[in-house]
Amino acid sequence: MKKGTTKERIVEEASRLFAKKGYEAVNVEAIAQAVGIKAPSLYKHYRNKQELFDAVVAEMNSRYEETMSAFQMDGYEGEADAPLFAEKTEEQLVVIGIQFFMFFLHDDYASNFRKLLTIEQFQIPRLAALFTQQYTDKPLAYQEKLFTLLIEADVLRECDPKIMTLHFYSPIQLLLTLCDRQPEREPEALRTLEQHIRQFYTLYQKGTDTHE
Amino acid sequence: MKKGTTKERIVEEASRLFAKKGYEAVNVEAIAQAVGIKAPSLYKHYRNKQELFDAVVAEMNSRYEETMSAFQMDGYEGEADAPLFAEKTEEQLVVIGIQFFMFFLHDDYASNFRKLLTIEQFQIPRLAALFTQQYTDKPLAYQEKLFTLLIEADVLRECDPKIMTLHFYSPIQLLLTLCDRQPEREPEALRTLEQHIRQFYTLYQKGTDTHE
DNA sequence: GTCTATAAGAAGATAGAC
DNA sequence: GTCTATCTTCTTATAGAC
Repeated sequence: MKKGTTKERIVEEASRLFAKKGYEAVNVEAIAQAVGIKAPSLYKHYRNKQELFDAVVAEMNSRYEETMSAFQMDGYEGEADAPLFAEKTEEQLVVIGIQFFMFFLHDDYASNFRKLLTIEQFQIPRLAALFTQQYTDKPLAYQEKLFTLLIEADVLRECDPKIMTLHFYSPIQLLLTLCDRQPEREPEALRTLEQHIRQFYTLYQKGTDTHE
Repeated sequence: MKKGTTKERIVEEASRLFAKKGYEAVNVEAIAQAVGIKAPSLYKHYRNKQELFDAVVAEMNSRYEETMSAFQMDGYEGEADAPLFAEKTEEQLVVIGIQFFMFFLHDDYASNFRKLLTIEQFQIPRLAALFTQQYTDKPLAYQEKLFTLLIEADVLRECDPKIMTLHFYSPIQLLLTLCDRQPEREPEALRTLEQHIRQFYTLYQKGTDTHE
């Protein structure tokens, strides 16, 4: 017996399996076996496979939101951090970018949630919306606030902060999904990530400006 | 009866279904029904479901490569186009970016191939590698050649062309996958796409340069 | 709450007539 | 090459003992 109640362990193992193989390819017996019980016992905790799947999505989303809160990426206003960035902005961006990248790549729940949404996004419209919200809209909204502050603080050049944010975030997302697919390319992705952030900063830093 | 041999029609309908629902969720009867035959008849054309799936992937990849050839994005060297870009580079980039985007978003085979690889990438290592090759490595390699020429032609600033290419391409990929998930956001994505390319050009254009 | 036994149905695949 | 009939296996889910 491992830690947690059986019901918790079921969600945990189901999360791993659904994220790896998708809803259809996972059978209830495999989940039960991973937990160490027989399939019929599982029906004492969840009425059916679909309800278990819904519980998995709810649990993953809940954990993901907690994580985002820890990263201050949910409703974060960001005013407090701006002064920190006035100096050494480039190094700060590199550190933040790599930390963000490494955490989301290697955290089990974040990784499984991302894979599950990737696999099932075209099946269930609700998951498509959830995917966009959690992996596009929210991160972009958070970063945009930060960059807007850095523009106001004259650290970054004046331009559309929404696009600036897209330029910062989308390469990170591309590299993250690359590593999800092919973990063996992580070292290369990390090097590219750092180069990306440094070149991003060079392009967007204030002072050595263009007009336009 | 629609056009094409039965065998061709089977791959065609199977492509649509596999791309929409994934391998496991599609049953052979559904494919047969879409073609207008009974399931057992299908086994006269393909030995089993897996062989049909392999044929679908092969066919999609083949068509995709033809498409890329048409876009001169496979082994394209690009020397011929560089002069065109010396003038009106920004507008050219916008037109090319939007054309590329619209084609790959709406072309049935390109769209289905992308969705299929997205759904099945974690199941079959070969598909993961194929996904990266077709939707990351190849487009980046193609664009990098073009941008390298534009740097040499003093149209774009001197910097790492690999990262410059990543900055151009990754927002396009993000917006493309966004529209795959939520087609209703296409108008917004198109506006963002154009803004992205214009801001990309502003950042990278030569002349109004920084030192670094 | 867990088990064994089992129902009920779905899905892949084959046999053989036409 | 397409059909109907059928086989076999897998899978979800339930019944009921412990």
